[in-house]
Amino acid sequence: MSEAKRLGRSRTRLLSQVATRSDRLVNEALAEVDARKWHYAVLATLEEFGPASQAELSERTRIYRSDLVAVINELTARGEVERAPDPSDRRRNVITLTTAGGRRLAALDRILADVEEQLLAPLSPADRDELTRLLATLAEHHGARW
Amino acid sequence: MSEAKRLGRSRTRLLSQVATRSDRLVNEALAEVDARKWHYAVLATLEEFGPASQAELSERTRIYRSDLVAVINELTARGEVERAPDPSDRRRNVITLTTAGGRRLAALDRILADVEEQLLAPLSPADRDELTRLLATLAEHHGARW
DNA sequence: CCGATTTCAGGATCACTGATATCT
DNA sequence: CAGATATCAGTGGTCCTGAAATCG
Repeated sequence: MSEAKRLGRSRTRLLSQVATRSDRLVNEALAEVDARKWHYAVLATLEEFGPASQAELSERTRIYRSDLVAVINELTARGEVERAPDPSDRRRNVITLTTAGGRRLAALDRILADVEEQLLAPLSPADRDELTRLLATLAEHHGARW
Repeated sequence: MSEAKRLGRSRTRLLSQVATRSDRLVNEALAEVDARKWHYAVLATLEEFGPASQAELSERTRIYRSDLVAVINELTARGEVERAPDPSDRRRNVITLTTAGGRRLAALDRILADVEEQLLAPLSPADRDELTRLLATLAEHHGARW
């Protein structure tokens, strides 16, 4: 036995430990190519749902509207997305994925696949599926109703 | 379907979402009684392993040595732990759980049990065991070797 | 002199709040 | 006017680094 009886059995603590480790792996891997996980979240969401306002992006990525501003700034500076005023509602900006952004997304996808492999290394394929299912259940349950 | 194909299947992302939700529940519940999760970690570790130096506590709780100072300050101010110089090695402080600290720990234990119940609400008992096993496997694998 | 321990100062990222200006 | 949107400023917790002071 290598863990405490109280703390070692706390699911909230296990969750936080594993998530911290996971975040660290993700951040380090992305930092090597000068990216952050929020960049990935925005690029992936744009590819899946198409151009969107910042409010929509904030809801889909769960990045706070206030933090999203800086992320979009960084991505536009790299030419990976474009920010243009929406002609039909001039309060909105429309954020669009560029072709460079699409290429970037593909590169980040490969990096993150490697990270997941590292993270899940001790688990069998069946265990990985099981973990995904359990986490998805929890995310769904808590994500819908706040 | 309520989640994205890419982001919705990323285990690192699911993990981070669920952990964020879990941390939020923990922090809110503890804030109601004016506590923080680090308070709990220190109190529980002291009860399990007995009096310890700050370096030992830092390793056991995974709270950084620099952050631990403030946590011990807060706990001593409440009378839940005592900090005294170690007579056998005067570089060290010996941190000891007080009886008030023991009572406090019991109260926090009940609160955290409620939080875990909320967090794991959508899972069957078998699923909860399975989740605990998978997370413990990952924590063990990544915790041992850094 | 080297190493361990505690402490302080600070950085980076993240989750979150509040306020403001602009537009519908 | 109410409500939505984008932006900016700032808080607090967490994870982490570096350095100083003290002691073995």
